[in-house]
Amino acid sequence: MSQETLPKAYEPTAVEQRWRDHWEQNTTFTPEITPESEPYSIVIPPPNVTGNLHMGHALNLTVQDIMCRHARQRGKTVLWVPGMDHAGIATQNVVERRLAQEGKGRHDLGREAFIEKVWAWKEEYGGNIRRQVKALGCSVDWTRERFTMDEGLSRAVRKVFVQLYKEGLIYKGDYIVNWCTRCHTALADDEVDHLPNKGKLWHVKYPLEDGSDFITIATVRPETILGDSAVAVHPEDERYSHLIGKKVRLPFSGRLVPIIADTYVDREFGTGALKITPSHDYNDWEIGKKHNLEFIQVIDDNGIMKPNAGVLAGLRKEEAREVAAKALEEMGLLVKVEDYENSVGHCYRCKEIIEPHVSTQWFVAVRSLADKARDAVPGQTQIFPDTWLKTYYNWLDNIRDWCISRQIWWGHRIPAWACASCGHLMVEEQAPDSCAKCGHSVLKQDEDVLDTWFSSALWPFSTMGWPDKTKELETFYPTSVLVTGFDILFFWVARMMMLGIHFMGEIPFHHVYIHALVRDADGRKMSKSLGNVINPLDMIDKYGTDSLRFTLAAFAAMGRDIRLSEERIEGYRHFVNKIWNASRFALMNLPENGGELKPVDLDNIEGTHHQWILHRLEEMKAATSRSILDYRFNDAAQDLYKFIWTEFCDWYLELIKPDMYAEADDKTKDTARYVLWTVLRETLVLLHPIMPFITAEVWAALPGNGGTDIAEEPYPAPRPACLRPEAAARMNMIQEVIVAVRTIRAELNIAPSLKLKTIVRPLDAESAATLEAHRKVIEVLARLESLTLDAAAVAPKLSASQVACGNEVIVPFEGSVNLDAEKARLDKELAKLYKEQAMMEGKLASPSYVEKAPQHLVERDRARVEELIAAALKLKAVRAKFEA
RNA sequence: GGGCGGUUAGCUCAGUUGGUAGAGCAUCGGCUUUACACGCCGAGGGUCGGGGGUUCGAGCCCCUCACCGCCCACCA
Repeated sequence: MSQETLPKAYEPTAVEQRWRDHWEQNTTFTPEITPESEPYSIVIPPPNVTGNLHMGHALNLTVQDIMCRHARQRGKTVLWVPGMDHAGIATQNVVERRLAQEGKGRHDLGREAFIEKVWAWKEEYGGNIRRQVKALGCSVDWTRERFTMDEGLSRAVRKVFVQLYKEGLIYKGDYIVNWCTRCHTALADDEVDHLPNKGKLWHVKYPLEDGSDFITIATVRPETILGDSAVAVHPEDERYSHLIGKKVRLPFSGRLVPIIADTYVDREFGTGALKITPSHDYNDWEIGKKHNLEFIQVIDDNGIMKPNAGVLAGLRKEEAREVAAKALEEMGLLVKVEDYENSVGHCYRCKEIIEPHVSTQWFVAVRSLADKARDAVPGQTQIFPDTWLKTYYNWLDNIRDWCISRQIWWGHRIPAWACASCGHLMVEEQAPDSCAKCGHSVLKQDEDVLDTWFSSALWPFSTMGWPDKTKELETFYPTSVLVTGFDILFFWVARMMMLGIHFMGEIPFHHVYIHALVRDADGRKMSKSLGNVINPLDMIDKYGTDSLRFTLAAFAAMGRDIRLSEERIEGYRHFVNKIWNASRFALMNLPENGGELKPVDLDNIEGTHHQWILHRLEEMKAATSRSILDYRFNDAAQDLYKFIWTEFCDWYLELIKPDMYAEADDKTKDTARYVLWTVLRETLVLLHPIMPFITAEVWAALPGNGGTDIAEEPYPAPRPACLRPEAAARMNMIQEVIVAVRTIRAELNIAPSLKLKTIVRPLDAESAATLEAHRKVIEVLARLESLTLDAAAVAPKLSASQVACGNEVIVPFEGSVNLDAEKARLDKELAKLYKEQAMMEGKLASPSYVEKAPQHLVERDRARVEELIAAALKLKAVRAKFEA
């Protein structure tokens, strides 16, 4: 490719698509496992088949891709497993909603037909997610794509279930669970969102059995009165102590229930008397168990009052509440009503209010698993940033048994069969032919399916072929790092730890990197209802994938949320374009197809500008890799930005332009070309993990790369001899001299087109030599007509001055320059010097500082004061001439 | 109630073992300097939320207060 074919502005769309196709067709990211392989592996947090990728995914995937691409550069054999999650309730809801539009429900279809519908839906929309992962440029191994419901993973799920059951770690039991009356299923504690709710607190009189008195309870749920089994008071509450043991008559039914004492009751709250409804409240359930109370359900699994609810029977629970309240008022039992705000659980999927509901469910006894998952951190698994450690511990310490059964259809069906004849329960990986106890052949499989997170918990090893002993497992388990947002630390990470340790005998990942949440520009969570969602695909269309990825990397500071706005992404598109144009410049100056590029000895190169940029390149090589390995993506991105734009483009490319002039000799040209080629080439490799596309495109266009793919290029080896801080110091001096002239020009309003005659009085012989050696470059970049280097040169009376690293830069005036402007400029400059000098001297005047501070710092400060004094003297001399 | 994070230039944010503050964007001034106006050159702008402490020295460490945000638990 030659420069003619590189357009002036970078156009990402076509370029990116070419590389996506290239990498996929060449299976570039399918690892080759050899005995020498040093493995690096990541399993993708599987996106839900229901969704579209949002910015959180884009960040998550970008981070993983940076890690994987960099690991390949370091010579690792990298496996990044892609895949998707069947997302039980979420997916079922989506499909049900679609059916509802046709006026049908899932029961109209029946279980099998419904599941077929869901599979069809998955085929249609799973492809959508896959396209988006591809759009982001993720270097996953598509030949190993997995789905939580595919055959292999389902086998792993059954095996795990059966083994845990046989170990006594899975059991079936009655429990009060979070019930969604809309989704018709139990939910785990962490699938419930607690949201503030404005309700009322009703104070209701319960008459004593003998009618002699009342006890007044406070409740937010009068509709459950018919399910009450007791009234509880605090044992030390003297207001009620005389009533303990007596019975009260419930409103509506007149049923008698006892007044019991329990320290759970808060004397300060309400009336200090609490009605106990064991079947419809989590705490009441505990109290009911403890006191052996009656368990009476008055609300069914649809949220409708049951026939035993008397006058309320058949009403929805919300209606029943109003009706009950009104009836109580009419009966004269209502003492008062207060407005009251509490928090109420909502289904995390459908937002319906959760109803505490007693039912038979399957549970995992997690205590022993949780302890091991706790102990493995941070010894075997490290969490980054470690601020999440406490949260992780806290959750595991307070964990309750995990309810894993869900009363839906889409998911892994529980591998348990009951004998139709004797009721014997069999938990097996495959359906048994007959009852193991009575031999009867009619068996009925449990209707429930497993919590989605059950299969997700196996993901790190199930995706690698477990329970078979595969070479993937042998090579790539444990995985290197898990990259995720903190929102699923518990749902997912902790459970992978528990089951990974239990079944593999080893932690599932060495590192957990928890990245930020992506928010909108105002710090709000992105959500459809707020309408503030920035769609990654839209951004990719408008600004290119590299811009988006670089933006996410640049803002991915550890432990902090990202406030994303479109302007940022647009801003970094400028950077992509800058790289593009710098590359165009390079290609214009490099030979077309490699043949004529003459290697030079970089370790012994001449020319401060070359030495300097090679020195900086060495520093960047060390820093970039370090930053990526430490999950400091913002540092990596920002260092590269500054290096490429400010140092490479603004300075180095300008510095070598004179070397490329027609009149320059061949050696000068060859040297500049070779260094230019080297720096650009290696910088592209450093940048590649963050910006895979443009780096691949430019790499392919550069001479000498002979059809290689940058995605397979190793990280550039260090060149220790090129680390030359003294060259960097010399370069800094040259830059300061150039900037001094530019500043004088700008502040005195001298036209850029006017070439200046400039005198520099060098600080010493060494400085003089350095400046002399780079005379040409100074003349070009400072736009000079002539440069006089002479310590003894006499400054014309009318001239502007600036001190640059001790060198006095003198620009003689033309008549038109405003004297006052230069006086003001000098005064400003002097003030700056005096201020710093005063500060330094103050510091040095303190005996304790001179005694206690490290010597090198004291020396440095003393030297600095000398410099400041010398510089101020020079400027003062110039200033004095204006007054004469 | 328990825990965590934040408060630094107009805005959004960096600041890696304590050495006297940086970037991008925005602002102002200048520029057809043959890679790039998605550009170049230059400039202005901060008592690092308040108070106290440790230290020769604090944006950074300790205490405290204020405000903002998040997580967990509870909520009759």
